[in-house]
Amino acid sequence: MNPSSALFEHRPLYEVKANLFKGLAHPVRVRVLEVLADSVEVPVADLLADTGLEASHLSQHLSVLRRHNLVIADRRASQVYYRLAYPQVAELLRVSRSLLVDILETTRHQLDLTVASASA
Amino acid sequence: MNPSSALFEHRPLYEVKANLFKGLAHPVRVRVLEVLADSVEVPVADLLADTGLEASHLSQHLSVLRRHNLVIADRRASQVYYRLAYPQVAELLRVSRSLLVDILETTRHQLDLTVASASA
DNA sequence: GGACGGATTCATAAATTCATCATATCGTGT
DNA sequence: ACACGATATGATGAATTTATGAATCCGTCC
Repeated sequence: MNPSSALFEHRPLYEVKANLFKGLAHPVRVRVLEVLADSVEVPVADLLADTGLEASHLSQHLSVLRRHNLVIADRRASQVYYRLAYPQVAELLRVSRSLLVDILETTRHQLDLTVASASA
Repeated sequence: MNPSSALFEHRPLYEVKANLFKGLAHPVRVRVLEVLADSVEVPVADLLADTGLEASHLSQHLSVLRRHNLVIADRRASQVYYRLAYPQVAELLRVSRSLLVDILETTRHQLDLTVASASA
């Protein structure tokens, strides 16, 4: 079965989107994507060194990222190089960081208010 | 326990990000967010009608969205109104759609190539 | 204050995802 | 062709998430 059929055929957009977010919903995978977003391409060996993961564990997450069409693997000279498949992947990471910053700021303010009224 | 502590304290960014994506990683939640992105605020009754879900089921997903600080609930006159907590939430939806469009286009082209070479 | 509609929480079984270990593949050098 | 380093796949139990139904909470109206 072609991956595109699983991803798109006869499925409402919100299901496909949710599926995309599932692909992003793991610390290891986000970490890998962040590393990839910082350079043109990265060999698996470097990812292994960066993350300190067991090879098969990392490999499984890379497989998930490939299945979701988020990264592209390139085999050259006994090593495999990964890169982001689309610039939007990096953009998702950027927007999510911006959102998290705002959330953190808001919850901090709320904490301040709580503390202030408690001590008043 | 304050929600912000669970989300942010002493956790590397990629874990927090992954957690955010987890909050988005369900069709019902994406659907709800898409509806919310289209109007200023929406009462739960409307969400129920739109999605056709069982009340408790929808409520649980709304609870997840609240816990992730993605939406804000507002109780007024026996009804509860929801709205997006930050514009970045809508932006995440937009970027993800753009990404999916590109993925679909690419995989379509690949299909074309496959078919062409098979029949050549 | 009691009943009612609207929404949430709780409890639990089913489904999914994750981590770990063993095994398999793919390319390169000998 | 064989052995080796690099990466991927398969299988399994553990942990997490989801769907469903029962019970509860919160305002409003009588």
